[in-house]
Amino acid sequence: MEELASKYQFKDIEEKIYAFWEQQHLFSAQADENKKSFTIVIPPPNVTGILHMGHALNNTIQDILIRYKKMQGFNAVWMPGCDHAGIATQNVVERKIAAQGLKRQDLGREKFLEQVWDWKSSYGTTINQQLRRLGCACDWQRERFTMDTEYSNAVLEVFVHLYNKGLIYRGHYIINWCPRCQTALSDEEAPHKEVDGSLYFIKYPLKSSTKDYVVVATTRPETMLGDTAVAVNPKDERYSYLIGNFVTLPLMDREIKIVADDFVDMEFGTGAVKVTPAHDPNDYLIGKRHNLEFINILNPDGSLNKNAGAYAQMDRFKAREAVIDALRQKGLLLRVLQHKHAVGHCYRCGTMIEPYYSKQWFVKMRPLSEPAIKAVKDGEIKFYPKRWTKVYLNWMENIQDWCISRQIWWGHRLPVYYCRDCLKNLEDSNKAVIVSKTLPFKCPVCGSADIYQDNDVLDTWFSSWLWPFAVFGWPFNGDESAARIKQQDLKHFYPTSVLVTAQEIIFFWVARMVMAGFEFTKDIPFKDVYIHGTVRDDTGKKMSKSLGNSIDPLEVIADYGTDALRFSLISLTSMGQDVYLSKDKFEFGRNFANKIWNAARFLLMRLDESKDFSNAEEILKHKKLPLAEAWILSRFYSSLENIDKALSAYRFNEAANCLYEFFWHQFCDYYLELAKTHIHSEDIQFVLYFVLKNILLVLHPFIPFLTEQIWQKIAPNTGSIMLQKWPQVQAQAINRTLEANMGYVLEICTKVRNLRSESDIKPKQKIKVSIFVSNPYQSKLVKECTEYLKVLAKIEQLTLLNENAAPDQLCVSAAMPGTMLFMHVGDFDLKLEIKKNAEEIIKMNKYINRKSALLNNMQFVRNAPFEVVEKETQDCEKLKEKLNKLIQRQNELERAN
RNA sequence: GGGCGGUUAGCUCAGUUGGUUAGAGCGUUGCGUUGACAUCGCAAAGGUCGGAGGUUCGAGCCCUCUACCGCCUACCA
Repeated sequence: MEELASKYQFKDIEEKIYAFWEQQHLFSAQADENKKSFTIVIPPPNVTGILHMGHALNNTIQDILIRYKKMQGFNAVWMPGCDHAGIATQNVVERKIAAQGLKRQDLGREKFLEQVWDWKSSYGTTINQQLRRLGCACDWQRERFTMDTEYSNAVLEVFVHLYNKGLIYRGHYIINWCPRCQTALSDEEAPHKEVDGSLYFIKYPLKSSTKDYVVVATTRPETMLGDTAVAVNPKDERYSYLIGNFVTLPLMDREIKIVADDFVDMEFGTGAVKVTPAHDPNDYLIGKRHNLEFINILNPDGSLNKNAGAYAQMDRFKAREAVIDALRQKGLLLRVLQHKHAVGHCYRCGTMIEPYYSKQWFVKMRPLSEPAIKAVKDGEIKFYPKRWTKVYLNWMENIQDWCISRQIWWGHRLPVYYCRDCLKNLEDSNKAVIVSKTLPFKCPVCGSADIYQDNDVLDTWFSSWLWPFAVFGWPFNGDESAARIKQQDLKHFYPTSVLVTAQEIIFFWVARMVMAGFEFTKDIPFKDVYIHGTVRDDTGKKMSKSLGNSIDPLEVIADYGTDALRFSLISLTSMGQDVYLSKDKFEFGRNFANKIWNAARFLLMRLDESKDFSNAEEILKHKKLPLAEAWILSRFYSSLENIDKALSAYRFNEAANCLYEFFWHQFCDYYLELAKTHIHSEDIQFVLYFVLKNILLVLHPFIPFLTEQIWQKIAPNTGSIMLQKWPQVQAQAINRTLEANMGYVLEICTKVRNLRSESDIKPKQKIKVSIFVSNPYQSKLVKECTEYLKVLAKIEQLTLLNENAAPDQLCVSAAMPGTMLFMHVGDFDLKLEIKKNAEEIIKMNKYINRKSALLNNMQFVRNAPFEVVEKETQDCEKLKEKLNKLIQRQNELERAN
């Protein structure tokens, strides 16, 4: 056989194997009515994205599922693709042209978009290459992009549909405005962050008096320039006499009314609130209720506009200082308190957002949410772990309308047109709106051809929420035969099986997909939602590029190998818990991969090449196997059973740990060592081959590259490991008694080694051992164990004596109840033996006392299930026998001493 | 303010319906290697499961309260 390196060399090999898979089209699937489908759509990474640990975890999980299901015979497909990521991508390209001193406005819309597309085609899909490095079995021939013509068509279709249904509307509202990106954002895109601010108390002089004033408290004093009222609670007796009166707005010398509104909290601040309807969501509502003037004081870039009088053109934060200075000089600033409060920040650039009154497009969400709530409540869609159900429902049940228009260029432009003539002639500008998938020739109202398209584009998530069905070509316009194939695809692969994603996009994406699924396909988009944890650094901070605490998966792949990265990640991820990473944790996976490599290497050297192993399974089925062989097969199948169970419940770490335990500690540590003593026996050869082959199959979804590589060596001419069948649990091969007994033997083995270690007896030095049993009922069991021990004796350099040759031999308590293990006394120091024995007696006494107390507790005996009581009683008896033996032995030893 | 998660060996974490000598990996200590693997083997030491109370014959696992850490959510200016 060929010489293999003693260390697993993963470099270069992984890429070659991936190329082989791709060339063989092993990742692709076609609709086939005779097969059961298993579908995953990838959470489309941003085109600007580069692979980070979150992706690595997310995609490893998906890949495991896809490979597992494929081997199980499902028609499995994993749909890959990228999201155009409107704001994020635009920002990247803006930064790029800024290096040449250009702004997007300098280029104009068309030229700028050309640049974005150029950027996209040269760098945009880097992440797809990186997913290949991760081993992802994506069906790349089905790759989609949210700005593809076909996909864009779906987006427009959806907009028109919802508009016609009355679920999309345009209106003036307070929205979240990012002054840096200069666009509106949805509520989800402006997460609140706690900031240290100040609460300023400002005097607003009463119009009616030169001395009297009302004090208001605010965290954003510059907004006072746009104040159009002061509000107090109608129940607040302190202010009731002022309601309906006027104050003079300082710095602006504007008279503004004092109104009464229930919203005002009497306890907070002074109980009087300045009202800025155009720059605060609550004030907006107060403004509406009291018919106040809406004064916008901000430019889109966050500087103040001409409505701010002397402060026009000043940046908002500069203006804040200037306003405070001016107030202080006028003696109108009463005091300033430190104040922590939560402020929205742009999720793309981190800039503090401004509530901003403007005309935007919205989706009415309430009607869409109803079936989405029902589906989750009825269990049609299940979350793993369950607790996310509540989070989802809570958001869904309190859903707000969704602001979908963005004032950027990169994205799906709204299919909204305006007739200039109608805008001029009609009072209601909404009547001049034409919503159409294509540019209308003429205005349906007045027939004018003077028509222009809305400049805004749609929120990125307005395309992402269609992903699970739009990737299959929905709504099937265009070429008829192509459409038919796509329809078949959708029918076969949709609803998808499981969505694997992170917690932070439940609202952005998961919830909205459910709504879109029902609205446009009348069906759920997926059955299960698996929410994995967030990847954090070892201090608990979320890993992110901006914090500089991220570990680059590609670097880990370079240093440890992809398989190591994947296996380590998966082992660390228990259901939905966050993953704390540091680089050294990847040694775990690397060591395991190396162990697999070396075990395989050993077997490749020792398996008889002249044998035909191809039907090992059949041969073994009909054989009465020696105990150790039967044991390892039993262990294999019971492990497989647990792995299947774990995988079907999305308990990936459990599956991984099962594999690790079986492969390393059962197969390598024990079975291989036992097998070495009879390595040329036919039975053992077949068993070794069989276990290696099958464990490779089970390892494959987790450790795809290494398993493929070994597979090609041990089963040449069978094609890729990806094409093999997942092993079936053979229930008849599982023998729990056998496993338990072998467990005792292995514990006895540990005891022997322990004694050797403590008495400094070299592993190669022969010692004599006998098994002694006091309880005749146990003798059959012991006899069996002696059989095991004979195998063990070979590797442990033991000489087994007759079972009752007890006297002058060292006694050790063994795992099996009622069983004693003796070693020949000549091998040991007598004092050590006495000490050892004494320790054992103490321990035994402790156990017995505990058990006796339990059994003397009548309430236990009365209330506990019969089996439990029975078991405890037996255990106690056995312990007592053992103790007696120990005491007897101790007496003998002491006499001899 | 509301909600959620965590608190188990020196470190990082498992622990599936409560059953009675609580597990793993890393680290530590001792021993070991002329051929599968030092990215290795063998053995050992080390937790009473954040704190308090409760339910139960029995609780790391259920309930209540509490402390600390983290996350999400919210219109207190």
